[in-house]
Amino acid sequence: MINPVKSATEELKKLIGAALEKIAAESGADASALPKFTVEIPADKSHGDFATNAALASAKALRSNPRKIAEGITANISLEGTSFEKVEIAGPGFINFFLSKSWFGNVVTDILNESTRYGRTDTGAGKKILLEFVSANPTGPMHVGNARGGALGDCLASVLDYAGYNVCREFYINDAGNQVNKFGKSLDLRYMQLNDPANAEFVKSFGTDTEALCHAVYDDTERFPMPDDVYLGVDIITHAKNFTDINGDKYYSVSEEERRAALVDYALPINIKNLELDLGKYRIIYDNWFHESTLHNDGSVQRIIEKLKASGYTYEQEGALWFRSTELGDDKDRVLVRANGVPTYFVPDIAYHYNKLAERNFDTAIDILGADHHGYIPRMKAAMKALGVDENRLDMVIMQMVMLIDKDGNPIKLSKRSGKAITLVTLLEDIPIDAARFFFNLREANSQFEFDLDLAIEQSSQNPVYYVQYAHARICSIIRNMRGKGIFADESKADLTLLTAPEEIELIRALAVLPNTVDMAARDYDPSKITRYAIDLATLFHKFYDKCHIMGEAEELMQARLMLCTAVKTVLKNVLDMLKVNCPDKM
RNA sequence: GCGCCAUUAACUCAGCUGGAUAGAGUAACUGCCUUCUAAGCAGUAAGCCGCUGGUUCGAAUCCAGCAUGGCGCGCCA
Repeated sequence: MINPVKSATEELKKLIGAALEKIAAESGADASALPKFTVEIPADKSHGDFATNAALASAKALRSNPRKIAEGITANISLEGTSFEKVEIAGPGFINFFLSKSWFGNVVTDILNESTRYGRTDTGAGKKILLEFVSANPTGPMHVGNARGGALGDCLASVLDYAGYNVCREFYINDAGNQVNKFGKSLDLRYMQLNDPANAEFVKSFGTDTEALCHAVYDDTERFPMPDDVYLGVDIITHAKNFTDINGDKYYSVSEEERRAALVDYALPINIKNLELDLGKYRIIYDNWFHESTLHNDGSVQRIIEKLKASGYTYEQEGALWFRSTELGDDKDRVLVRANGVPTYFVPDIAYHYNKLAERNFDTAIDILGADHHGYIPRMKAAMKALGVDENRLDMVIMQMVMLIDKDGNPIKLSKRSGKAITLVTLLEDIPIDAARFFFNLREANSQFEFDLDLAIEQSSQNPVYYVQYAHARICSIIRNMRGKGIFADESKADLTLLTAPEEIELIRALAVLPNTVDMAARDYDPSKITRYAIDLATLFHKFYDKCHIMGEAEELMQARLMLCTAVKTVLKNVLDMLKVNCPDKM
């Protein structure tokens, strides 16, 4: 794995560390008492390619002033044979290092050699991560929040993969419990309405136009009243109608229990299939779809209750079984089994996480959660602790809500009752997939963002994603034009030391930083660092393009710039691949 | 009331986990297409980094308190 910045940083740390030890020894100070120092890339380019605060940080331990220490350090460092060609002391005692020309040239050749592998690191060391995201309820269509969660989760999985982790993308299907009961009840009510003899004429008047009928039923709350505790969406009516088309009214007179079961057995698999299809259109392919029902069927839920009881962290009160989570860092105790004997949702969830970490042995499990579920973190960690699983192996990424606003800045209500809820599907009909995936990863998960839906649709052509794609298309165009004139890449004729224009140096620096950026994005579970990297790189390329010509330059320079362009093209491609965003050759 | 998260340019956001003169993109204004894609580039203007203290060589960054906003605090999921 090639990481030019990391190699240079480590090289520098060794040089500085050795010099410091020498100074400490000479002055009789204790070398082990020296504090840690940092090596970083300064914001201001005039401060060199790398800077260290070693002299400032060690001032106390060495009982000397920083500038003097800095002089000592530089006097004890020989740059010969290193990646650096110049060192200087600046400000209160910073030491600035300047990379040699050959280092920049090597970055370009390294990238061309590494090709599609460039950007990958081995930081994760193959550790197994289970990343669960979206996990929308299969009782209805996905909404805008799922669009963000999907883009975030899928790109995070890619980032972790690039950082050397072994990632499994998983969708947890809540196909059991109260949600499903409510789903059955909703379907049942609609089925009964549609098959009520009193409504026969009305239903018949729509003929085969199911969609019109469903909307008419939806709007006619007088004729088709619905209680509060059921799903009201049109999709429920559509299921009931389609079920009726297949089975007629033969379930009209059977027991409610039998009818509900039949309706759920019919509609739930369809919904699950649709989730898979819709997410697939969004370029999200899961490695595994985990059914909650399996945890009930194979006894896991019951076993978890026994395990928790055995842990000693449970007690009974008012007929219910409680989890003493307060003692494990939660702010209150939680009910595990209700007085009526039915476990709360919490128990299968514990069983699920236990399954991930203790039974399937993932090193780490990551959940992407909506901010409204943040209170769930301490209780799940508490449960893992009680079960003897290291709670640090469970990580939660909190994703703030997406607030849709209209042109006037008024929030668009996502009420299901209004029937105007914006689904993931309709959103993706309006916004190109590339733009949506990129857009939703422009900001950190934990920043809530409002977005103007009208603007997102209207301005899709000025979305940053096009800016990045344009850079790639431009490079492809250059290469095409050169080929058209019979000019081909020939590395043996290139002289990379000619790449000295500020635009070229900046561009190479940005190329070099990709593996570090991947590591940081993985460390912070933050794919937005990658989208911003892509934008930064595109910016630097556009600047380079404006300033530096390729065709028409002397052979050695032309070939060197062509290599640089190819390296940029490679990196843009790798980065957009990571985000699963298209990378067009022409725009 | 308690907890979590936020607060940086007119707007949307970065700021590499404590470093040097706080940065981008939008929007506004001004330039640049007879040579590789103007979906581009260059420039101008715009800041009490929410407020007040503390920690130290050094704070947008760490700590405490306060203010404002969002979200949670069910034998719902």
